[in-house]
Amino acid sequence: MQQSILKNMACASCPIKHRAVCSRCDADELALLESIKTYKSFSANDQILWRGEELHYVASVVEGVATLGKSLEDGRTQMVGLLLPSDFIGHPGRTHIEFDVVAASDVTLCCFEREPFRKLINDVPHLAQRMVEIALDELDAARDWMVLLGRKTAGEKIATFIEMVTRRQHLDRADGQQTDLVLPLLRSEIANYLGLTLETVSRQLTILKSESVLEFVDKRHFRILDMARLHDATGDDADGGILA
Amino acid sequence: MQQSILKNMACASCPIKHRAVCSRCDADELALLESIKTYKSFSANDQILWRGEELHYVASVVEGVATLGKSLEDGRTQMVGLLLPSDFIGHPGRTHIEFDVVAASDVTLCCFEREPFRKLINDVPHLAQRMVEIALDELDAARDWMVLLGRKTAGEKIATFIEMVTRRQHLDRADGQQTDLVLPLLRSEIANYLGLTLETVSRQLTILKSESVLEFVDKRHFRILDMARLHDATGDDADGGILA
DNA sequence: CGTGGTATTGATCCCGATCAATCAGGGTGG
DNA sequence: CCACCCTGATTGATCGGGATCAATACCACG
Repeated sequence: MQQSILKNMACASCPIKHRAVCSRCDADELALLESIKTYKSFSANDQILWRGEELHYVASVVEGVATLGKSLEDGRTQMVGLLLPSDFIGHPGRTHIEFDVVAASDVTLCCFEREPFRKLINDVPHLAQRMVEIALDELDAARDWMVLLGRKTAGEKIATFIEMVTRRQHLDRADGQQTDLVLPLLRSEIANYLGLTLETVSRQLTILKSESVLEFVDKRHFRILDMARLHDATGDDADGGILA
Repeated sequence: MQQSILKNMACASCPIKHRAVCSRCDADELALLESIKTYKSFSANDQILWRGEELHYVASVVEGVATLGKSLEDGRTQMVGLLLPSDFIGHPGRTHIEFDVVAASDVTLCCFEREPFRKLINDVPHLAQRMVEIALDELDAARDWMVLLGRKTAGEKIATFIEMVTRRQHLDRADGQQTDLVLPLLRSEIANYLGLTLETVSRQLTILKSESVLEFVDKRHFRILDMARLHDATGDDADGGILA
């Protein structure tokens, strides 16, 4: 794991301060958090945490994309979460991590020592409140993904994934400007996320291209040509995704 | 929905007081909770909440089994949670529920008015702490289930389900006494939980019987004959389930 | 150029879905 | 008591979507 520790950035200039676990905290509370925080950065494909490893830190993703996965005895793997900026990693009350965490791109984390962080949750209501929200939001997202994994066809899975990527990238840029969208994952990683094989992912993307729902400028960059037909292909009902 | 409101039971004699959302609260804090709590009971097959419905209450399951599910436009459904005594229902910060909640047996809920409960989370650290734990535990469980839905074979899914039912029923009886175990769900509901059809569930159970891994005394009651072979059939590695 | 990692496309296979028939148990009413 | 039906479970026959195995294309490196 090639990990480097950065000089601490001030919370005031943090790019995720509005959505991260600390977003409700006032200046005094932030000061408490700053005393137990460290930035760590990882290169693409670094393993950030191994399943079963002792957990000294919990963290927020500041920049980059990481994946949360689990594997069966014989090597089959399933991704169970895609960690984007402001997402939270770890379980303050657990001494060991249950999942593998891997950097899908270069990643910067804001890490808090686990044990002091656990105590802060008890003492700082603003932290506990936000933590509850984050955990419950993640839980709803995980449950939506269970519907996808258990019941959707390959075509619906891909359409749902593309729609999700599109939505999250639109949220990020406040100006709503239309630029090319980027797939944050390789075909094999998308397959892993969707419970498919990479061949099936490739075939389904080809179908969406041939139906002029989207087009690729290269392997990783694409544009949506027909948002309505994309949504129809997800299998969700009209307002299902928007409420989520 | 045939729902009846019971006279309030005292928290002191509550069967789930050690694991429910209130388990960390002291007497004063319980008094606050009691002022916003009501018991409601439902008969088997009652719909407790409809997806999209306005959410006036959050609740703990006191007795019985409920299911949490979601369905796609064309009627396919996927169960995304099995709610057993002490499990929590609802999202204090959301005005609407995302899922269908159905009573799988006769069910008693301990309901808290949502808005006052949300405020209590901010004021009562013991409540927020426990809420964080419950949400994160549920999240881990949901992620384990994603592995099952995405990657396990039908045989592994059934074995995992049986193992889970067995474990949870052993936890309940502290004496560890060996009596017949009971399937909390119909074949069709098991199928819905596992992302299978009821025919496949039936066939896989027949296989486990023919291999003398378990035996049925009637359609709902069974005994494990070979716990080790059952676990081997789950596809999990040796200690995966025990840590969880 | 060649080489290694990634993606596409093709051919075939198999697990689980689907369609369908039968069975088992348990009320209910004659 | 039996005939009837109703719901849930089992078992059988067939089908098809996606996995698997395999070949080829692409492209950024040296």
